[in-house]
Amino acid sequence: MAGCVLEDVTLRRKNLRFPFPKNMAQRLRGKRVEALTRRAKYILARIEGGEILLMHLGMSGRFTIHQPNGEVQGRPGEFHYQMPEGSPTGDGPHDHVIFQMAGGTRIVYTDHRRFGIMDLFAEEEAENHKLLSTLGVEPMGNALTADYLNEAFRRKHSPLKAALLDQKIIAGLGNIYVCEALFRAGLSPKRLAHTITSEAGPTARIERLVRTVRDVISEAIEAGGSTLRDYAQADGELGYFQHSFQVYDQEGAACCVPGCGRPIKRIVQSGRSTFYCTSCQK
DNA sequence: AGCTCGACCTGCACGC
DNA sequence: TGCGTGCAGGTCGAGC
Repeated sequence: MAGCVLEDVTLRRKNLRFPFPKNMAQRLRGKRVEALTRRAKYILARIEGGEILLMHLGMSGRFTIHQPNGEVQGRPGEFHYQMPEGSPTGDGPHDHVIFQMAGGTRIVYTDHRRFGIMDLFAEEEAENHKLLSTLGVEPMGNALTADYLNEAFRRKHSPLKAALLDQKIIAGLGNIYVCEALFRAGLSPKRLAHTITSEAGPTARIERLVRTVRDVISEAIEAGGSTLRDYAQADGELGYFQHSFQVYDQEGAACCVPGCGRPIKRIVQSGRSTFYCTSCQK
């Protein structure tokens, strides 16, 4: 997409999670995508003329790239749902947005649960944008420091699990990586966030948590992400960080810490599964 | 103000 | 076979 012209944009329904912005297709038609960037879990395309196209994949969204030579990228090896025979090019029941690029490349947004989001707004509105303005620091950025997290957690009376999933504090962590980071840090997901902070400055626990958050994210990126059911990278390659899960989706398996071996437990916190070792995480 | 939880939506795995 | 239940990578916004 980056550097290419959007020859045509087709919306095959009127909304995803939210209604598509007014005249979105017309506003994009004929415009060049000047750059593709990312903020938290949002993909941001800078459109010629000063608008930003914001895209979020939700739980099940994906882009598939159909090259003019017939090559297809972005379809994982196995599907979470049954693809209709012979309709992988944008007319499937969950193919919602089609970006026809000049030069013949077709990029299809597919999302069977429709938790995804697309929005289009003027560049100047970005900093006040509802979905962007409240986001916290990037987990891999310089702004995530032990000092920052200590301050952010000091008034946090929610469990660590919820605090790390809170995109207003750290923007970009999801359920898998929070479980893994807490395990590596030896911290219970049920522990209240403020109990690992101190007024004087970052505690050893905070320092360690910042380290494990960064480690988990960088290792997961290195491994190409986590393929549970149907996730694939942009080129269609599967991720393989799922083979490195120490707790996520490991209910009942023996804790991998030497000398522990107790079964990994699954609990539900704020409606999401949490996996942890009751012995190693305090 | 801060926190928890329901809602959004589809498909699949499981048990009866 | 078919039905009911629970579960899934996210996050907004209602209600406490």
